[in-house]
Amino acid sequence: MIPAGGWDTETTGVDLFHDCRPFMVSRNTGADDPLLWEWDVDPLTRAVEIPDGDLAEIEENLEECSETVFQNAKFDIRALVSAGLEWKQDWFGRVHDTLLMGHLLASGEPHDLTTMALRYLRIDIKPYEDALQQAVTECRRLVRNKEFIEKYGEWRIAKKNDPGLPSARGDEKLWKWDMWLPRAVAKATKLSPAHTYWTVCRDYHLVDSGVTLPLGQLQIEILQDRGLFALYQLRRRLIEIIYKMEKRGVTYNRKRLKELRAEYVEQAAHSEKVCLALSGGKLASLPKSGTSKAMREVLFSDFKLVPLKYSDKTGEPSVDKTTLEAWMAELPEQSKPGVFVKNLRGKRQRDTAVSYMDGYERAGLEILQATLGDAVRWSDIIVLHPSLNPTGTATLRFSSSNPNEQNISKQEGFNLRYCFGPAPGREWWSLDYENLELRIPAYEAGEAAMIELFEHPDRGPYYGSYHLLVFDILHPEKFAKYGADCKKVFKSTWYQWTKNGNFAVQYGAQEESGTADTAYHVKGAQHRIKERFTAISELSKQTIAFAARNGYVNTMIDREMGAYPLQVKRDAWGKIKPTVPLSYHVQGTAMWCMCRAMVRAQEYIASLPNHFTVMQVHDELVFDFPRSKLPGGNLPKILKLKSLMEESGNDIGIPLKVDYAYHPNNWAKTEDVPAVAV
DNA sequence: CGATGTAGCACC
DNA sequence: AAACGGTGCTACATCG
Repeated sequence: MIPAGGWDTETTGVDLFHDCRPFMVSRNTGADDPLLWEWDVDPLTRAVEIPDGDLAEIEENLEECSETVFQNAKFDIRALVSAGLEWKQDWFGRVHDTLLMGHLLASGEPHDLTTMALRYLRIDIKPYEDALQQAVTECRRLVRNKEFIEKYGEWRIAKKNDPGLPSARGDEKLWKWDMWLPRAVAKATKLSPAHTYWTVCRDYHLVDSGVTLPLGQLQIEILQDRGLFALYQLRRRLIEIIYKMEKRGVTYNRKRLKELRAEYVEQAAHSEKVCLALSGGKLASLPKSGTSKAMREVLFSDFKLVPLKYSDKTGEPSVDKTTLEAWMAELPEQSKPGVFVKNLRGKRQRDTAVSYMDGYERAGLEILQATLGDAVRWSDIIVLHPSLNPTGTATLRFSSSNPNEQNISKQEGFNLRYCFGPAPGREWWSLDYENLELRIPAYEAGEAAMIELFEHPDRGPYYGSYHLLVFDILHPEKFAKYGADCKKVFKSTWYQWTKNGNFAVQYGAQEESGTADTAYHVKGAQHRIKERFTAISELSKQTIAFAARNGYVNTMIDREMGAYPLQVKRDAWGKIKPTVPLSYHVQGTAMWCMCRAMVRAQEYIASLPNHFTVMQVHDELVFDFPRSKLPGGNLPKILKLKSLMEESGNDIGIPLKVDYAYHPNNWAKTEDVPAVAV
């Protein structure tokens, strides 16, 4: 028998870089009784008390396993390390992950252990979870009792605004953070040994870890049967990569953030004042988000603005950014409604930026000397450890949370990337695929005009710009007059609208719906564009037909590993939405390329001390390197990474191009690489 | 008071 | 019937 282990941990929450720690660990061999380590949690501090020798014992057991199976390995490894365990580099190669396998086998279905155990093993572990939830909820109520507090003190159960638990939000299912509680209650109140509070968490935990191993073994077999194992082997490598990205984290400058925050707060307050004055006393304040009744009254009754769309759910007229921007384009700038709308839009943007910054401050940690191997502690350099989930979407995109690193604003005037950047002694480089999701269907379908564009970015009149090409189709007179300057001349009008429409089309807008035409501000625009790009239209048709027959689409075939199947969601009538198949196919293929790139990049930078990948924003990777002695001196490494990323194109037979940017100062600012470096 | 849903905004 | 793909976070409204 292979010495294998199904492993699982329970923790006091997800913030393992902050105050959360594991309090229960188990190894299941499939044959003997499971090994369990269960530790007391101090109810006043949430600190976990680990007896001497336990970690060493766990390490021995991990060492003994030639293969390990986890559900979301990255999390459990981080939990163990946060407790003080020394995770050995070569253990990564032994790790299997039922979460990754679950996504590969059924991308569109839930991948939680309960669902998968039922589906693959016909084992229902839900009752154990329900029993635990009930016990924890009871205990959370109990320890908040006045009498209980008088007798046992104020217990630190999970709630929002606890600085050590920045990811604990009001809407979160916080009972999951207090699974240690029933046993702590049993202990403190000296319940009889037969009471379920002693064991309810352990029972739940043991069925969890009990199914992990057989589930993993079965999934491996199915992957092999379906010819998907090579894909899985590549995806497995992401575990170590993401683990290391998260560990290193993302640095920002607190001073810059605070300056920017103060500026936005002031501007938002000013905008609010302007709006209140224009409301003629009808508004006492502006809602911080959404639209109040009073505000709708002002906009639609007093200003007589025309609604452009209505909420699907409530039927109320929308006052969202598309609507505000459309109004702004129509209204005279000096008019009452014009000024109101502009200030409302500006206030909302600044409120959003401020709320993001508050989120960063809540999650941010001061860098300890050990983190950067430097003798200084910089109080202004803060590090975030956003979580990346490679199975977080129905395609192959990652999701990111706590905080989200993938939605950091880069808009003019709201560029929060200005706050982010390298710590002293470091420098950032970002590498992004050029037009990744346009290139894929263009080359796959053989769309000649687009291929020509991508092959010759130096040639006029479009200079590689797809938006300009479409602009010319829609506005030939303007383009004839201004050429590439249309980008500037019609920056916030026709050119911006062309971009908006292009994105709508790229993401699957159907001609019949008129969605793209609205975005383009040109009637019949999508039809005219379609007539020019018939090859992609044909590819879309084929992809829809395939999805209708099979219920999934494939990513483009990787020469070595095959294609990743992506289940296509269905509408309420069980039919394929026509907007989905090509979108998934392209998005999935793009992200398969990124996955390949991350693996190759990691293989390379692993040999370079203190070089890190720190962010992935779908088609962009950000690297954090030691600052070179000569400005730009790291360029050769970056060129190597660029070619490694472009190699993904060879895997699928499409030429890909990667651009790079040098950020010695901050993420918003790209600096020229001095010629001497080249 | 907590849970749930909605609107709105940020990213690609 | 609907027709723009994939996300996360905050504030607000509503309901039990």
